Amino acid sequence: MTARRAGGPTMHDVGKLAQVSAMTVSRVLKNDPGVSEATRERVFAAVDRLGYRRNETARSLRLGGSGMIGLVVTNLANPFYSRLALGVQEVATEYGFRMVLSNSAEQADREPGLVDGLIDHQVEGLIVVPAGSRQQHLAAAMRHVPVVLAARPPAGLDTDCVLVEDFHGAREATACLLAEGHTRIAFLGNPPSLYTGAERLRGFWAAHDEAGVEPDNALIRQGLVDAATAEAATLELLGRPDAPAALFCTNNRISQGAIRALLKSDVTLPLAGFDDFDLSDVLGLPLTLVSYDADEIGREAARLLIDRLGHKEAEQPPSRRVTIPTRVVRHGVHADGRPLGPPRTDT
Amino acid sequence: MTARRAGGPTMHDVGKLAQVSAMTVSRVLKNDPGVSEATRERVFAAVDRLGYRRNETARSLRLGGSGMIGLVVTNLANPFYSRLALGVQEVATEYGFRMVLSNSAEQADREPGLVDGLIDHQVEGLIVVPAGSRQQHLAAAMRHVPVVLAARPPAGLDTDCVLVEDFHGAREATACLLAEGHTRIAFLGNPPSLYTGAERLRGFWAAHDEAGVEPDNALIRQGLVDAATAEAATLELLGRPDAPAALFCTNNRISQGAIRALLKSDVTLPLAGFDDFDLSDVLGLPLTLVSYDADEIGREAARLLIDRLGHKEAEQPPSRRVTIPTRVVRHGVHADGRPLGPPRTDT
DNA sequence: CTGTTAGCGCCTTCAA
DNA sequence: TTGAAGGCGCTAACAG
Repeated sequence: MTARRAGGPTMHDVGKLAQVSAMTVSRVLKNDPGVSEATRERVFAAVDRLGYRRNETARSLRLGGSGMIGLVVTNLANPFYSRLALGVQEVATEYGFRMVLSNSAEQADREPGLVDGLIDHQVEGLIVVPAGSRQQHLAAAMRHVPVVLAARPPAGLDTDCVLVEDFHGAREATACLLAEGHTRIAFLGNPPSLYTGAERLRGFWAAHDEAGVEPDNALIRQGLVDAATAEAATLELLGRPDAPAALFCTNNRISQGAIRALLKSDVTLPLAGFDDFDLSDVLGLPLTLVSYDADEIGREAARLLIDRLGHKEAEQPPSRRVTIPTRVVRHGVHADGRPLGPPRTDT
Repeated sequence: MTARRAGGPTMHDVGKLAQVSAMTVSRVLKNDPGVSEATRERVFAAVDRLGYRRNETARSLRLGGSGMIGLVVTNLANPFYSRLALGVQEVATEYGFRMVLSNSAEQADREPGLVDGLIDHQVEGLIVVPAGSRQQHLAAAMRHVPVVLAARPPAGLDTDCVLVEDFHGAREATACLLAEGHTRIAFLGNPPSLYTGAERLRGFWAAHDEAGVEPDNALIRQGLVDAATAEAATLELLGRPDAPAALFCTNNRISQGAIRALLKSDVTLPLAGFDDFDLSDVLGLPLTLVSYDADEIGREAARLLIDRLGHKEAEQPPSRRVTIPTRVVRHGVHADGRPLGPPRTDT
């Protein structure tokens, strides 16, 4: 149709068709009041006819702000992170930002590259769920843009973060099991190098302390990374002569692995765990789950970041830490069909 | 530290520090062979010292290619779409592209705006899971960049798409139920305006035809949009005097709603459905699920798109249609504990 | 109300 | 082996 270079029509092309300068086209598209109605209409007509779209890349080069914020998560396939991403996007959109997402696929060593890539693409800020325990690359990133951490706290970094009540939630759920008289509780956890793993173990331990019960170290398994390793660990525990009477799992994937082991073994043990998941309420197992709003982690992180973007370099607020509350949800019945004690909270 | 404008140091700043021109910095960063080793080292040192990062926005303005492809999905919280997104990202990364993700949050009327926004940000191509049945905005988008559809076919558009075997999968799963002697099968489906809904109903119907069984229209429910509506529809069906003896569900959320209804009602019916989901194998229900690789849909879509990006305008291949195979997975046992017949496929 | 000039950060082309 | 000029598409700042 129209003679155009590889990139489609430009303002210049539109202007030529509407018989005005590119500058006037720019004004019209920006809703600048100082343009006559007649001109405005001609410009819009030309835009329509050419299918013209303003080049945001050139625009942001000129204006010095890309309107994009970056999000780095470890595993988008985990509903936890996809909810978090949706929360970020919700708030980002609300404030006129676009979210660019990167997934490190559980490989901590890929994270620095992803972060750099986002910075190269001129994101104005970053929200990161740190994959590993090293965070130097984030310190480097902070030289360029503000960084907000989600789900894990900064380590040697001075920046905002959004956490869940890892310690409190784990303690409360464990206390439920203890209150029912279960004293031999196995702990199935992710690597203790992860903040969440360590905190949740701490909560598990604190509940025991408060109940005056000594946890059996022989029933503690850490370093589980997915449902499969959790299933294997559970099967091994169930086969022991001193098998546990209840289970505590530190996240949704570990709970699911443990549940698979229980159901395959046809054993019904009370299970407590972090993260609620689909169909947990109808499994017919006595479950005590620490539930929280993953979307809200994303929303809060985005709010913190965007707030920071609104302040000049000089008047940045001190780093903040926001905590998302957890609540305990109880499902299912005991093996003998007797309902569990009165739920503390329910859906 | 260094005097810098809002956007951080530029090649010019690096050059000044390394006592070369910006042009030479550009050459070094591009691995251009025509630079002396001494200069190269001075430049790298300056880059390090300033924490310099090349501005990809300016670069792509000059080079005329952003290196980004856009993906539009309807609901990232559905594992189906998050897997699809991971598949897209995997292939995109492999070919040096970056994926920019937009989520329409189930609101079809937001899709055009998202598509336009991605085009404004200079994505070089788009992969779209169309939210509604109208696709004119995609025709407009195709004036700018290639568009590949995922999970739903083009309607009045000439472009590539990646589909699953909706018809075949539904027919096969339904045939399993019929082969076991269930003739009163309820159909719980999403709106028939969606391609997948219509195709899966067609497969359901075809299996009945082939088995010489007449489906009961009174047991067909369409227009279900989520687990809650599916649960309600299932409860209603179970309460009828002529209640069904088996259920067919057209997607994971509908299956989950139906399962919740069954388990709450303490009724065990054989259930067939599209999409596998977490823990389906340990629910203890007789399930016949149509499983497929959602990642692969994303990977194929990305391959088709990137292939097209590699061809000049003149030599574009004709539009292609790729189909992702399905397989039937059977789980669980009959209500009386008797195992189901020999599985046709298994995990 | 509208146009001209200049430059955002980078890279292609040409010259030294 | 290196640098200078010019321009990708857009828009502030200043004319007119």
